[in-house]
Amino acid sequence: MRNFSRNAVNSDIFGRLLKSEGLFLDREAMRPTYMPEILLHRSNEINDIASVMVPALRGETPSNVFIYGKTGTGKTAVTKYVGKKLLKKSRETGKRINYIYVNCEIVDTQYRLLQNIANHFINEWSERIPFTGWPTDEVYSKLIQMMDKNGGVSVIILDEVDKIKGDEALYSLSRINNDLKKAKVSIVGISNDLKFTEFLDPRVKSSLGEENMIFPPYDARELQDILKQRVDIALKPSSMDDEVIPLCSALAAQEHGDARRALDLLRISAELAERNGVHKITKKFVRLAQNKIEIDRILEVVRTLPAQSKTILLAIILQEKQNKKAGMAGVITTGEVYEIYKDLCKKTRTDSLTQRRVADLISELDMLGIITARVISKGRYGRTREIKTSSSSDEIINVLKEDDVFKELTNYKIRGQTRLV
DNA sequence: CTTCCACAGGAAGGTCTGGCGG
DNA sequence: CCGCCAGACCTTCCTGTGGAAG
Repeated sequence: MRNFSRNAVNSDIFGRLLKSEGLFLDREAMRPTYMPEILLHRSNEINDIASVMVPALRGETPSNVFIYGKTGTGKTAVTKYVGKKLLKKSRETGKRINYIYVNCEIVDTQYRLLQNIANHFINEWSERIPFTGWPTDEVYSKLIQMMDKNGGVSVIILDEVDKIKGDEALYSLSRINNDLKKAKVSIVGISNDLKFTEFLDPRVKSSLGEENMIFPPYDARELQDILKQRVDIALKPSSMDDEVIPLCSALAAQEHGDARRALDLLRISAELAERNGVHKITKKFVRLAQNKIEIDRILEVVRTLPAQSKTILLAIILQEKQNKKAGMAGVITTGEVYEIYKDLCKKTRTDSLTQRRVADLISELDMLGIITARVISKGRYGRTREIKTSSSSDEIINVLKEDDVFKELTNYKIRGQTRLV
């Protein structure tokens, strides 16, 4: 906690903040969307993709490519990077190349995908395709028309291609070269799901997967280099301890070599340090940042939980609080949770589930990392699960309160019976 | 050693929704 | 538009079990 001098606060709030605000030079450089001048430790991948794409510069159709790799392994960054270079070269050589990037998580239906691609070929005399209303095959033939008029080679990047609903969309795209007279299309599919193609129509699979690439995760050392590169741009010099970057890298490497995670850790550490008015990021802030990321994740999961699971979670937290107040160890059993859960259901006038089902939902909460539930035996007193919340129960309660149903229940007192142990 | 608690967790079947082919 | 089917979600019924107590 900072000690504000009251006078200073009252006089010139923003002036002070501006002056004292200290760690960042360029905040953007720490965001995952930032594109550095040089992509470190991905030169093999860059070369591979570039050599697949090179026919485009001769006016020929490059092979279709599928790129796999876990989150934060640079798939998007590398394809965008290569795309940029490709466009630059095409301008120099006068070849007509279109580079079209589509994020299929946002554009996830056949219609919207075709529409999105078509709108890249808009010019003054062609009409825009509306968001909705046309038959899908009309959008398709319009797209063919526009592409042929434009000519040249189009490279279409389908990021998060596994998010597309139905395989109709991919099927029509994979055959688009058969319908085109002048223009040529090459498709790059990006996915972090290695098993994605297993569920694809075999025809689509063979046509889109002419080339396959796998992006390996970064190791801790590579992550360090990447972080250093960004820190030089993003932060003021000597604004952190030497141990900070290795720590962030090691933590992210433990996950799965996720560069985005490493950057997030570092950025949030810096933000936390800044908010505390400290001029140097230390290991302490990295730990805090890791904690914050984890809690944010949990709260987000809780927010999207179905009502029954929320009720169960509330029952767990209430019982735990009660136990703590009574000075007992924070050990809760399935049976206790179920009793309170039934009571809560009565209060909210919702139907309660059976204990069998509740037990399953409890282990689901465990798998989500919101609680820990481990099977123990209390000998004579049976076998049950020992249930604990994951430390941030106050914040979870606040999230649960966002639901009107739970608002009055969070003060609910467990019925009088104090069992003696 | 046996008993026996308080569940764990498997199996099978019911109900409901939503997509899909005819 | 309708019937069908898969899959999510639950229930019912069941057998299995670690270890303190006796």
